[in-house]
Amino acid sequence: MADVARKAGVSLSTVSYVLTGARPVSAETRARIEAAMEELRYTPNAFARGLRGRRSKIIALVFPSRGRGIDISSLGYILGASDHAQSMDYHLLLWTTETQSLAALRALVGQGLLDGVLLMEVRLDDPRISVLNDADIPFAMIGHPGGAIEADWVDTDFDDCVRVAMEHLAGLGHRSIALVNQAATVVETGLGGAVRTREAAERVAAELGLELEAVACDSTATAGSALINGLLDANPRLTGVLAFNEQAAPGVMAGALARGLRVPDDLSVVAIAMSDQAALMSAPAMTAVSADEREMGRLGVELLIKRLEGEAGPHTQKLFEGVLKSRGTSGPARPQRN
Amino acid sequence: MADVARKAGVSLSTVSYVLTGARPVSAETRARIEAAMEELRYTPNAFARGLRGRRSKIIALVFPSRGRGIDISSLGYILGASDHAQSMDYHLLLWTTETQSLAALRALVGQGLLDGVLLMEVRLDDPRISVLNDADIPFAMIGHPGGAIEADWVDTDFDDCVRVAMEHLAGLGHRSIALVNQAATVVETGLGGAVRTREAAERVAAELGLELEAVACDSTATAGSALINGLLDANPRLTGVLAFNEQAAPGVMAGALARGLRVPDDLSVVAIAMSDQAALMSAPAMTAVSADEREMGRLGVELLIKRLEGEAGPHTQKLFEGVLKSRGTSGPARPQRN
DNA sequence: ACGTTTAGTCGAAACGTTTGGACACATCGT
DNA sequence: ACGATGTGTCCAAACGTTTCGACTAAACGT
Repeated sequence: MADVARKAGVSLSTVSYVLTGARPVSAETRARIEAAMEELRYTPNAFARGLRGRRSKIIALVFPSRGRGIDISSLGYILGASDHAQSMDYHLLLWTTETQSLAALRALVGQGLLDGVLLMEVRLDDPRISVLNDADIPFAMIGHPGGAIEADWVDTDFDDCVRVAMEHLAGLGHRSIALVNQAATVVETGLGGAVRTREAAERVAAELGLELEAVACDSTATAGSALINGLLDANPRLTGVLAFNEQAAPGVMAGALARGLRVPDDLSVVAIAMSDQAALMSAPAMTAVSADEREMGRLGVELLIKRLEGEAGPHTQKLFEGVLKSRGTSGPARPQRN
Repeated sequence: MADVARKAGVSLSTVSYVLTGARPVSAETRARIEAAMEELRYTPNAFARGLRGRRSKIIALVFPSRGRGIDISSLGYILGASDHAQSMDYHLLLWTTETQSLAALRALVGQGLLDGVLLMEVRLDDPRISVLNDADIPFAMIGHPGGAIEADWVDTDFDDCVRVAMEHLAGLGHRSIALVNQAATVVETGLGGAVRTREAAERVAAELGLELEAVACDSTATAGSALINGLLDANPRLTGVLAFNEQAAPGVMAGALARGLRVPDDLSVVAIAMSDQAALMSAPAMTAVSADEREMGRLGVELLIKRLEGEAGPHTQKLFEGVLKSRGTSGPARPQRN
């Protein structure tokens, strides 16, 4: 920067002012400075900037997935968030340590590296929230905790998704349905989506007069396959599956197939919150009701950045409704033999 | 830090020395300082550190996917890289702008924010390499350019994958095979894997005396479906498909199904470099030959960090061989009617 | 007993920006 | 013609670390 100033024949501060726009600079001077920057290929040093300016233009995407992996559906959030951060000239740090390692999170935000944090995989009672509050760092969430909270968030409207999916199945004549939820450990730790899906399913099933069995299932195809076998053995009336488990759902289909059943003629499968990319990978393609993950990710960082740049206002909390894409895995219920 | 020093009754430098270990500190003093840090919940400021110390402990994962999305297989690299970076106490910045926006890349590295860069989606003639060389910033690659190069990289051994896959098909009696490659634009821009796969397929087909048709295909299920229809119309002898296109492969299967063909009885499909997670999502699960993406991502950052920390040595360049997982989409070739 | 090394500590100078206070000069309303 | 206001610029003080040189006291080799 000193070189630039010298070359343009101005002081350091003037160069800084054209960079930040904090004070007016005459058009002529500005041009000279910009030329000098161009010529010297000058790029401002991010650390000096962050140190003095108290703004880093870095946000962290906190996405606990260490070891475990990531659903393609969650990938949509990440991509939406990343793209938008990039277009807003922010850097996106990917932070994958587990929800329970609060000390690590505290250390991360304590470094002062981050302007803000975007939280994913939010639990109903999520301890990270108070860590962030204590650290006094702005944050937004994709997902939301139980109870009211003063914070920005976006989330899938699981109630809506479940309702749409179950009405779809009920409309096709299905009377007995299974909910294949996330893994038991996930449900037990109170992951928002998993808990809300279960509750909504029970509620809607009661309303619609459907028989419902809600079960957790590990996120593997073999678990899904084993599960559907057990379910069908125990309840021959079962004709519909509601799946909130991207990796188990194909297993459910495979398990049915292996039993000699056809999808959707003998068993219908409808997925919840499964991205198109994932739904299109099975054959036949999966009927699914989902929100636009990419847009949710985008809006998540938009809200966060708005907050960072001081356009305060009240907190935004937005539920995205589910839209049904009827593909090849749902059809009229097989008539009961009775 | 000043507070810590005051509380422990030492100077700033001494505190710094316990932090960095650059000079010895007596056990007693160290204990006092550490207690003070603990009590004050002190975390060193990342910017000041980066500014003075010339080490940021931040690396960028450059993964051009803006808008386009990410294959699940590529996700494996990212996760592997992220996990390992985290465990080595590095931060991982996700950078998704396109390969051709060199100015953006130059600006990114010019900021001095990064200790190093991990490059993905490497092209045979990749312009980013010289940008990084010019900027004199350490980097490693997942994938590798054509020709010899002084750099660390890991890559899938596409030659090996193709050979294993084609020998598998040939062994099952298939004589006429189609290669469903990545999208035409991707192949044309010279993405390493796509080009090497095509070349290897041609070479191995010749060796094995197989008939081969190599075609590009957009990364969507519908494109795959349309493609296989055209292919089968043009060549009724076709019984095997080699797919290097995660999203089109299920479309190929769906297209065959819609034509009344069965998989694998009438058409076998073998995927190249498709992650297990993706392969297990189709029904039946896809036969695939792939390398361990997660391990590749891990090794990528390991090599980079080694370089950063000055354990120089010669450059490491490692090809990961393909391992065949025979699942439900490959079987004996249907006998030709002639 | 006397230089020489070693361990342990301190003071102060960087690192490359942003920004508050000052100042010079031009413009304006009256 | 005069203070008030606004524009464009500069100087210097931060920001929170790391690290170099210097110093003291103890331990060491001869």
